[in-house]
Amino acid sequence: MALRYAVLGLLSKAEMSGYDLTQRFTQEVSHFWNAHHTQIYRELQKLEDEGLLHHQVVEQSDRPDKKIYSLTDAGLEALLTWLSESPKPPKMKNESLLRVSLFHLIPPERAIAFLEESKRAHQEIISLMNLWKQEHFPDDHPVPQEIGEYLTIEYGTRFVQTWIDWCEFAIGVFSKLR
Amino acid sequence: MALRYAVLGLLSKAEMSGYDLTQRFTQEVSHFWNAHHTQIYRELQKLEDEGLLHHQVVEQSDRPDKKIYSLTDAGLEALLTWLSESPKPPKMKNESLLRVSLFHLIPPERAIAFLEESKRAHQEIISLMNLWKQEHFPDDHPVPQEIGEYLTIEYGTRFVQTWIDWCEFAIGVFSKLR
DNA sequence: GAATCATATGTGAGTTTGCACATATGGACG
DNA sequence: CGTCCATATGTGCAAACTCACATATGATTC
Repeated sequence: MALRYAVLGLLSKAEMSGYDLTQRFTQEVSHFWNAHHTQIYRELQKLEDEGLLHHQVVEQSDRPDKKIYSLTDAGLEALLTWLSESPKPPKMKNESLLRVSLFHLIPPERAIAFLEESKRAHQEIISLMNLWKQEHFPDDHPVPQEIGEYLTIEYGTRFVQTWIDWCEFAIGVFSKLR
Repeated sequence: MALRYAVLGLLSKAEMSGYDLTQRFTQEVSHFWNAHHTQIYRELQKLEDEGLLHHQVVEQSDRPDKKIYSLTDAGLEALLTWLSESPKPPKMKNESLLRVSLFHLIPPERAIAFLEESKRAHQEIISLMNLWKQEHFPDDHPVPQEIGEYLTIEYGTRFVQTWIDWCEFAIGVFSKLR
């Protein structure tokens, strides 16, 4: 039920195509939401059927034509209504932690290797996030219209850094066991 | 596809009923996985059909009878195989951050109220987690068999604390705007 | 000239998940 | 005696999601 509001939310900032939305979901927005492109196209169809969106076809010469979607008044209203509701408690699904919870089943060396690899991967992610931050907020100071992006990317980096720090902690715990 | 391994994982530590599993999912395991009880009962059925589990009915006089599930050899093998595979990158779904990304649409007072409430709720959660920690690891030192639980609860508290700290940061940003 | 890539939009089929509802036992509480 | 609570296990249906596959355009690359 929340994907629709992620879509409406992105479209409230700028009208765009399903392809553009897919890019956003795999890039800027990926640290708090994700969706497969097939799901996005179906959701756009549904939202248009409900009158929350409409689209216009843009013909392109060098690329395939595209459909640019934008919010209707009803769409903006639905988004604002949802924003005023209280959020449900989040439902965690962390496959890495699920594996960690079973680390008593494998030798410490394997556990350490897993953690080292995870740490390395997240260090790469945080580098990319920091680059994005510097590009978009070079003065570390958002304009009011971009405050949401500023705060969510800030949370994103803190979240990843917490994981990296915890990996080091966990590696330390296993190292003492060996 | 990962719920099955969460179930097999819990059963690898101790045999138990679907009801017991449901309790675990809403308590100890809730900081990294969740599942509705209807989903658990269906998964148990499926895993048994595949020969990864079997059960025995335990008759009780003061309560309804129950089915105690335990791993078969094939079940343990499947779990170990999965543990040796590399994890897929996590797919984030954070409804609170989705709302935050749209905070330019609401007045700063409402944004601050949202963040204050979220912070308060997470402070309650972290209190409960710390109590649990003190009960299970009073010396802050796990036995090898419990290292997974020790590390995951440690991550859980760090994760929640990161959210609380970020809430304070975000409240500060909005306060300057007002 | 062929193969590949980025752009662009989808369908069909299956799996996973969530929600409402159903059923049953025995203890506790008023 | 009735109601509620914790225990215990499910079904039916709908929504959300994933994966494989399908199609088309024009630019780039070999």
